[in-house]
Amino acid sequence: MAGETLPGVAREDDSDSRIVLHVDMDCFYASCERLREPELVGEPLVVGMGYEDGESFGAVATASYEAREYGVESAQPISQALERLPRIDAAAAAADEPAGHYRPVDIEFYKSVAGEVKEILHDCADVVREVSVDEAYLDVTDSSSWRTVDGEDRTLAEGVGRYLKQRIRRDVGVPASVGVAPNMSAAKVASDYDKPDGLVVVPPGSVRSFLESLPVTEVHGVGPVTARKMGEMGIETAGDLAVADPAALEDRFGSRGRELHERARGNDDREVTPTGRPKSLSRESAFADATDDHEEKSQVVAALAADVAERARSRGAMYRTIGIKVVVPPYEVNTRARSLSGPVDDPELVREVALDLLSEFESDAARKVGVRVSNLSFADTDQSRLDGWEGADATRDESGSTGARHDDEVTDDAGASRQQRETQPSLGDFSGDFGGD
DNA sequence: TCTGGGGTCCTAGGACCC
DNA sequence: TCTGGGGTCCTAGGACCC
Repeated sequence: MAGETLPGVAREDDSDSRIVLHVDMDCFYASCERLREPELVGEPLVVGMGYEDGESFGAVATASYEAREYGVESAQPISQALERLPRIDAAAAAADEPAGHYRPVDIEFYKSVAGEVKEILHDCADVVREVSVDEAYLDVTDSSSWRTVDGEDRTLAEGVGRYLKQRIRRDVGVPASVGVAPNMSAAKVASDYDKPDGLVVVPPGSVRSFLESLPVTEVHGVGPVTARKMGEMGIETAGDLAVADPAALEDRFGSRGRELHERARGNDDREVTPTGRPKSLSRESAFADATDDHEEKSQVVAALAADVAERARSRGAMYRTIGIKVVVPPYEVNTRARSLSGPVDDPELVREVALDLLSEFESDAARKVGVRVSNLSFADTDQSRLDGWEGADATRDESGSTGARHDDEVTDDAGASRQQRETQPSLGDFSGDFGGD
């Protein structure tokens, strides 16, 4: 079905419809590894995060299609992947037993490859929204059309998708799947429909019939929990969802219910907006074995805090909220956060607040801990003025959460948006309210 | 599928304000 | 004091995505 425009009636009013492309790089990490190690082409290949050469810890980030044949799946522990697909070595090669290649994630390299892809995307569309390192939406409504090429069945929109794929393949050397549709949600499903190396075009008017027979889990936004609940309601396919009672859906799922219903009917009016600034930055790390050693937890949290703070600084981000995450066995996710009275860039404060928040879990076992900064503001662009936080400083401070009402100095920190280094609050400014002991 | 890491958005309750 | 209603901010958790 690759390269086909699905049957649909190209009508006059199609000119109203948007043209949205979803570009999805096929097992991108594996493709990147093959770029610099061409011998891996055609071989079962597993890229593991938290994995190191020769070890068995970590999890599967990407498995090549050849590796998936053996039951290796994304997010699987490497140890389990190794059971299904042993690591290739001389012995296995000699015995001609099935075996796979294992490589650790090298995200910096993948980002550099993704950068080349991005250039092509921006070259082909005015509006590009990068969703992740290997995925993006494009809106080409203004530069293309749902009209068919003279004398052929193909639409001009299909031509854009085809061109994009070819250029990525030719100039960067990695495969991509592309979906073309009148909205984001349908384009996403379309790109997924014929992986790898697919091109699926769903013209206006045929979205609903395209989705109809697909399992409801294919609808973007329906995860395992929602799918199970929908199953209880007798909803198994996108078609079922499309004809379900929207009031009942809203009852059960809130506003999301109505939205998913619309998507299943082929409607999704979300604009493709350009990639914006991040809303939060975080780092987390799992222990090989859950630990209740407070010292050990503290050390990891301190290291993560330093990391997050450094990343924030390198991206020009100041933060007003500092938080931690503690995952207690078997899998209980706890989060704690504390907001400051104004944005700061202060690694030491991140560390102190994170450790202070962690103290609540002093005696708990943890399998994973994390540190996050949020409520970000970016000082180095005119965006700050648009956001209005410069002028809003004074009022923000009045309602600041620290309650340090008699301490004139404390309310000073928000005004420091630009010369923040000098006037950051120290933990002492906040500890009075949050139990510094 | 007992689970890695980095994100987003939504909801709900409480505090606080007017 | 026992009493409105509306709004915003904060925190915590849940679901989802890649």
